[in-house]
Amino acid sequence: MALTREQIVDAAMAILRDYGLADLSMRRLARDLDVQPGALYWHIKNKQDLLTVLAGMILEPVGQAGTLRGLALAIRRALLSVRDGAEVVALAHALAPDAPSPMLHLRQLMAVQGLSAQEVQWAADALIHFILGAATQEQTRAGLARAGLVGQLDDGADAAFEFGLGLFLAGLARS
Amino acid sequence: MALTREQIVDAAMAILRDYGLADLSMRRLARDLDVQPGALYWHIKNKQDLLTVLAGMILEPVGQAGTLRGLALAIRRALLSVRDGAEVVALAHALAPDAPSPMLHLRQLMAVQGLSAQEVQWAADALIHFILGAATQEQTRAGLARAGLVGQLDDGADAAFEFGLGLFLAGLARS
DNA sequence: ACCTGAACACCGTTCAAGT
DNA sequence: ACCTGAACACCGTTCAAGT
Repeated sequence: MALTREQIVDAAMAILRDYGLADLSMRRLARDLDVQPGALYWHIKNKQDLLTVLAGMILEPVGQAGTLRGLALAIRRALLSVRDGAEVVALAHALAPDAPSPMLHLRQLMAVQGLSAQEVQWAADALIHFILGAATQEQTRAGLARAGLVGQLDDGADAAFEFGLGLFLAGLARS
Repeated sequence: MALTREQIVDAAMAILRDYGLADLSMRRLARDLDVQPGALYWHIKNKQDLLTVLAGMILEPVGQAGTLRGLALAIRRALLSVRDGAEVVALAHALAPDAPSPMLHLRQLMAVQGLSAQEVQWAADALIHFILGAATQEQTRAGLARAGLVGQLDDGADAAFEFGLGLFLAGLARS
């Protein structure tokens, strides 16, 4: 029966989960779906587009949160739940910074203090850079550990994130 | 006369400056040097190694700084001075987080407050995530603007960085 | 010691032609 | 409408063989 866009997206997510971003090529994806590479382009515009969809799916379980701290932790959890999730979301965020809804939610929660719209934007961007950077670092190290290129995967990642987040929130509270 | 490691590194930096990371392939590099691709591997281990050397060169002009704020601004300036500089340094930093000397310098300046060594490490990491994330976003947007995929390159980038850095430093001061 | 030639195992994307 | 076959223009890396 006919190939669907949903099948493609699901197969892509499966490769990401099980083998990581390096193995997620259009040709590999076509092979897994028993289809020629060109067939994919009838259903999706290009690889970048596909990655944007995956980024949205990765962030889906984030949901609402009452506090900035809670939202930041939820975003991090979502990123870490899929192999190379942080990198995929970072790519999508670079191309369309406003598309992922949790980013907008972040700005809403930020607006409580007496900040201008401009400053809210800047503060949200700063927090996102921290979250994406921290999660990317964790997953990169996990990848290196898998490849045996680096020793122990530092177990204090949760504490490191809490601390950095605390610094940021303390700075916000002072303003 | 014989190809040297220095020639390779210089040619690679020239491609990076003039055309960006996407154009910096081993084959393109070999073409520019009038040499077969395989010849490069007599002088350098692999592409990752080459990028690490370039990252070091990009950060070279940073130098010493008396204040955390000054150092952060100097690092950002160095990253922005080479096309895709932030991405190259981020790649190198992911593989060897302690190698680039400004990162160590950052930890030194951080140690002023009453933080434990562990906390200094965490705070330095958080600041680096912010710096790399902010600079990467700027350069990604510049790339998209060059490709005509996005409109005006937001001119408030300096102010945005300044604001985010201020938040972070305020958080540090409170601790 | 240093490099060429040639290969291996890949990429993303397009598009005429088929059904 | 949807897919195949085949091509275009690339990748990073290795390695026998040459000089």
